[in-house]
Amino acid sequence: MAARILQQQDFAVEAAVISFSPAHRRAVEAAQKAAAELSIPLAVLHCEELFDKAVVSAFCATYAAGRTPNPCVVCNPLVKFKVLADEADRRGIRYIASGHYARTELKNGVHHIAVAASAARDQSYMLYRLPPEIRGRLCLPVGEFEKPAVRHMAEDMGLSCADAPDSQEICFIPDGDHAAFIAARGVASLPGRFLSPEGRDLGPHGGVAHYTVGQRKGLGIALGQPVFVKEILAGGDIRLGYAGEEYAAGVVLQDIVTAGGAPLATGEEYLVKIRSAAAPSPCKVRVESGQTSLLFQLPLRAAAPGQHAVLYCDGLVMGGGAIHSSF
RNA sequence: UGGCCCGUCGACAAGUGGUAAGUCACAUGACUUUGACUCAUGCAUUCGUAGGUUCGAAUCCUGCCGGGCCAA
Repeated sequence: MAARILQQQDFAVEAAVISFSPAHRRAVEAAQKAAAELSIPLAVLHCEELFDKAVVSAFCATYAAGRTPNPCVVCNPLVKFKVLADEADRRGIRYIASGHYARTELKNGVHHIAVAASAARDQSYMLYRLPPEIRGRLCLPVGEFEKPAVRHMAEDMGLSCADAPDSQEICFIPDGDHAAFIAARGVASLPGRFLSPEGRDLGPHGGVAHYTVGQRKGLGIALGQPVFVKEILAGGDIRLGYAGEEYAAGVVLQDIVTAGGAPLATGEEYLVKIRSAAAPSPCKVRVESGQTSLLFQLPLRAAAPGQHAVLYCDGLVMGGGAIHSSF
C-alpha cells in the first residue's frame, strides 16, 4: 500500500523485500505478489547473516541474562533500514519508504520521527533509534492515514494485501515460544527460584528466559491472588509481587540517543512511552553522576530492563534509551 | 493404645438433607511488528473409600484408609 500511495504521488517506485531469516519466506512471497499486482520491480535482499548476528543473537543473550529484549527496536536501525539505505545508495535512489504507521517532520533543522495520524496504530516507538541520515530520507506514507482507510484503499484497488493479517509476534519466532527458541539455539538461561512477595522460597523456576517483569501468566504459582514478576535478580532468582507492586516510579537509562544529538539534561520534561502500545506519560529527566534517569509523574507498569523508553514532545520523537533498571 | 478433630477441581475454599459458589493456577481465543498487561470462553455428573438411612446425601449413621492434635 505504501508503494501504491507513492506511485499516485508520482514517485518512481522500486521495491525491495528483506529476507531476514528462514521464518520470513511467506512474507517474501506476499511482497512478491503485491509487487506483481502493482507492476513494480521487486528485489529480494538477503541479510540473514547480519540479522542473526545483530538481532537474534542479542535477543537470546539478553533473555538468558534475565533482561527483556526488544528485537524490533534493534533491527530497524541496525538491519532493516540500513540494508534498505545501502540498496538505495547502490541504485542512486534518494528516498526510502516503508509501511510503518509513523510520520516524519522537519523541525529546527532536525528530522524527527513523528507519531502516526492514527494514534492507536502508532509505530514511532519502534523507529526511535533510526539515525539522522536515515530519518532525513524517510517516507512513511501510510502514517498519514487511519488503518481502516488504508485497508479500504487496498480493497478498492483489488490488492491481495487488503485482507492480510497485520498482527504478528516476534517475526523470527512464528510460534511465539521464545523460550523454546532460545533453548533450541543452545543458549542456557539462568536458573533460579521464585521468591514470594514476603520473601518465601516457592521453588525453582524454569529458567530466567521464560519470564519478564510484569508477567503474570505462566508462572504456575497459586497464592490465591494474582502475582506478577516484580524483579529478576542478578543471581537468577525471581521476586514476585502482588497486583500493583510491579509499577515503577522511574527508570535509569542506557544507550541513549536523541533526535538532535544533544544529551538529555536534568529538568527536561517529556512524554514517555515504555512500550509501543502505550499512552505517552509525563516524565522528567535527571542526570546525576553520569547516570541519566527518568522520573515518571505517574508510576508506570512493568518497566522491564532491556525494554526501551522513548521520549516525545508535541508528537515528535525526541530520543530515548534502553531501560537499565527501574526504581 | 485411648480421646478429639479433619479429608470437596492442581492449590485455597463455600456448602450442615434438595440435586457442587468463588479465588488462584491452567487451557484456548481476542488484542499486539518486542516482552508483558488486559479481555472472553473453558475447566469436579462429583465431594477419601465401602456400605446404610432417606423420595432425595458432600451434607445423617457405621466400617476402613489417610492427615492432625491431646493423653499416657
